[in-house]
Amino acid sequence: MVNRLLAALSRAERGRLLANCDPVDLVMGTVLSEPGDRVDQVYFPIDSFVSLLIPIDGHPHLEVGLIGNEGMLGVCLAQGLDTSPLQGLVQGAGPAWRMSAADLRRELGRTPNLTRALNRYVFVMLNQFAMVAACIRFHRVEARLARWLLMTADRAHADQFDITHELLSQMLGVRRVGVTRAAGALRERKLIRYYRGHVTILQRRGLEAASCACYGAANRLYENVLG
Amino acid sequence: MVNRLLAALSRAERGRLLANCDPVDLVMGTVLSEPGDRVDQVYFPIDSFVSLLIPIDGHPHLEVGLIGNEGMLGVCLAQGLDTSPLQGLVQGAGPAWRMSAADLRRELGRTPNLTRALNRYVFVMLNQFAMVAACIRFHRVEARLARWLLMTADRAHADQFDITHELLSQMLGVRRVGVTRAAGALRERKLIRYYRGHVTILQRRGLEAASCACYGAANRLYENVLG
DNA sequence: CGACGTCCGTGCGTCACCGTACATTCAGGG
DNA sequence: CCCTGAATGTACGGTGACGCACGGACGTCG
Repeated sequence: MVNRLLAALSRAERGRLLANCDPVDLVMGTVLSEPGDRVDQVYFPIDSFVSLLIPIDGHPHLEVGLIGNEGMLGVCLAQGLDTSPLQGLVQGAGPAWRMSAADLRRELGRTPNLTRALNRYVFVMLNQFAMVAACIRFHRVEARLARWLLMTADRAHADQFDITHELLSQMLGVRRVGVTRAAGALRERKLIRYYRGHVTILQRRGLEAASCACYGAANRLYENVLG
Repeated sequence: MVNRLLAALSRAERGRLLANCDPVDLVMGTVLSEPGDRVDQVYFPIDSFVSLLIPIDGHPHLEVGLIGNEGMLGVCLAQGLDTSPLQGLVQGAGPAWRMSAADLRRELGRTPNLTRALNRYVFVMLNQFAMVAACIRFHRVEARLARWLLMTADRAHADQFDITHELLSQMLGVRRVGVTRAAGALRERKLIRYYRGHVTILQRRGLEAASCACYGAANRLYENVLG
């Protein structure tokens, strides 16, 4: 499995880009970009994934996006900006390609297909963000939790992964206790299992039914625009 | 006052673009783009402004963005897509420039500065959306209402404009009664006045104090990136 | 001038989630 | 083997917003 943004390029283009990339292993919990800091590196996740968090008042950060092998961390560079108000936090450990900001800028100049792919990806993020806003507003914690677990499993390419209630509560913008309640309800229904920071999805279908329509909507958006 | 995206271009570039534009008067309540429909026209508001709404379940649409003379409706075209899942609704009547999708695509090809400006504008929207998500989640109705009134007044270039509680409730994603309560509180404090669909801002400073920090944050973002 | 529709105000019971506090269970290290 | 800290579970009062219903004020139009 490779990064799908890169996979969309021609063999020659991809080769040239990868020649400028370093293979890195992202470590869970690492902060790859801090709000307001210069973006010096971009990352193309392969089997890893990264949360986009927005700081808000005193609250721990709220997740507004998730970047897996369908995307890239650092799109602001493609838009001509070298800082972003969002934080990039490694949620799933694993391999990724890393490229310097300078290299990316140079390659953007001579690889129209890369620009095109990133533009389409930004479109997806834009609409994803809008959807997340509505989802956060109208959907119950349990449904949002189910969606988060599904989207994360998709990006981890596995039906189990590491995440604590505490971290989940920050992602979803609710209390830790709220996550415990919701997760307990999903476990009661035999949809998931978890134990001390490790979650396993038992019934994908059931979990999809328990999640809000945003999960399907997001997937359709990805397929239509990037597929 | 002219559209600021166009104002950022050189005189020659702007002239060429405007030659392809029609001056139109946007009428309050008009739906300029429906989710999923082809985007045939883009709009550069001058004294008008347009709400970006996202449909969500059965609920009336929720506002995720506001486009005034600092932006353009139809950015998806600049990203290579010809449809968008968002609805564009005229919130403030007034003049705007209209351009056909085909013309825009052609001009994008030969006006790098336009592409640059739109890319930066998309960056602003992206972060605006993220902020809105957090704002909707964490801030009280009264503060969000104050922010909405301020941002709208800015885009209307006036301290009064037409809006009913009913419409506001849809923008903010709350009950009509919730708006009545919040607006009543602001009126009690002599910050605003309203009567049958017409709102007047009495004390700008006080309203800013009553609004959430998102108002200031949004303005700073605009200034830093587009200013 | 009467009828109707729009717009705004109020009241009431309900509910999801909040803030806080405390208990329990388990893993790993000294 | 105990101690500590992380992870999870439970309890309780508080609250902001919800859904619904109703009432009143005002403008418009026949």
